[in-house]
Amino acid sequence: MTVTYQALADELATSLIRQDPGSRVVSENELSRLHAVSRLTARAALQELERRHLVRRVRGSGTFVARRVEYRIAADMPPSFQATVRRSGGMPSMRLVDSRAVAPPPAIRTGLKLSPAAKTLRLTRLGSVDGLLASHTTTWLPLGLAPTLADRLGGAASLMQELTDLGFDPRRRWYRAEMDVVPVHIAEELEIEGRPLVWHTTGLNGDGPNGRLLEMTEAWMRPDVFQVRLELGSAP
Amino acid sequence: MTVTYQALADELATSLIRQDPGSRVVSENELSRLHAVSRLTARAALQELERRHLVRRVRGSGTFVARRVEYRIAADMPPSFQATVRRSGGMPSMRLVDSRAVAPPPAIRTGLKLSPAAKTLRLTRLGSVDGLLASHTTTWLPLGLAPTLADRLGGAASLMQELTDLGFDPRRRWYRAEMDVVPVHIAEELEIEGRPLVWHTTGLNGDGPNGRLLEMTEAWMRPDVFQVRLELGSAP
DNA sequence: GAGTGGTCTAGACCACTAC
DNA sequence: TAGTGGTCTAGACCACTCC
Repeated sequence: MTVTYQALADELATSLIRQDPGSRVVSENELSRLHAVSRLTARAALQELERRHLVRRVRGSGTFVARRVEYRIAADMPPSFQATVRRSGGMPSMRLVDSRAVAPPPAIRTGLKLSPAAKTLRLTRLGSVDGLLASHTTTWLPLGLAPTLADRLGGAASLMQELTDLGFDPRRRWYRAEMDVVPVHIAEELEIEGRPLVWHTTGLNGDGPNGRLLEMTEAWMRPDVFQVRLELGSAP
Repeated sequence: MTVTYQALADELATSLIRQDPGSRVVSENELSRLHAVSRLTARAALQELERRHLVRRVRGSGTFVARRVEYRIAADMPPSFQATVRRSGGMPSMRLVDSRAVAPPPAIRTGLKLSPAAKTLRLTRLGSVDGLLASHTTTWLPLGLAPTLADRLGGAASLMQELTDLGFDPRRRWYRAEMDVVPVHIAEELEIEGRPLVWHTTGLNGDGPNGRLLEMTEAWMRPDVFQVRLELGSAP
């Protein structure tokens, strides 16, 4: 039987499940030597594993077992990134990249039901899971909703936690998830090469089930980190 | 400036949007001649477009502009494949591949709340959009629920339409969507090469909001056909 | 400096499709 | 039979990371 790159990939895939997330995977050169195939064939096998989101490849560094976290989105789940990741056994962290008052894009203005002249506080944050870059989120909040919020988020604090501490009760009003080609500037910040498909979500949260609208968030999430699972209705 | 395969792909991508779905795209050989690059580089560009689901490649035949259909899944949408596709401007069709009485797998038995000894009618169907293979669905119904159903579905009839004609009012109770590596036997039936990620959905439908459970369906959907968009809550 | 993954070349054979 | 995409080889240079 001929050893194709698919067979190589399947063989590696079964051995990977016994390795710890983040641990090193055999390199292209090693693999080509071990199985007496060309480097391109060995490379094709590792790329196949990357397409299945089983490994993460870093130029100049190596190939590593992917750390995957189930990101379950359902009506009964809290609208918090950190809580959702922690529930799946991952260690989340957030870094505030930018914070400024801006005129919101039309879709955001409509979603938050703001007047045409209203401005918003826009927060840009990068999320990590177990120290690995994982998500890029942009949040718009009505300006004046929480003047002290930007200061409070300087550390690694959770936006949902801060809103709760301020006396709000954030709840999901609307949520959408799809897979889209990642925009160039997002790809750079998430250290993604090329233009692959990435999870793209948009959410609107309000104060309690019927109170005022609190914030709207757009997120791009690396699919080699998040196994997104969206559920409607109640589990059987 | 060096012409990389990414630049080639971007250039092709912008010209593709002016072409009709299903129309032929430049071949690997033509592309390599036109831009004076090796065939492997031209090939990499076309593979990049395939990863973005902009084209569909068929061995021995050629590369074609993908026919993409938005498949919106939301609480207010009817649980019907054909209705959902038609709403997005696609022409759906269904072919019954297999129909038989079987003991259901545990997850299905639990979902439909059946007794351990209960049997089900299992329908396997292949769905197409504009004549192109698009989905593989397996449906389990309590045996005896609708004795004439299998006969009625011999043609291209809609399961939801038939259930409605039989006096039922099918409604979504629960629905889950995620992306998974396609199993080998599904890949063969959907004419998918390799083991890429494919939409994987499971749904449970009942008679009206509170009536008896009607059916449970597992589906695998080609992502180069369906732009799946999942929504929770009501649109802003 | 050694090793890594990313890109590219110029060939080759294959299975398959369409005519 | 000609053309297509799928696989594979044996090289090469590059940018990058790690030590």
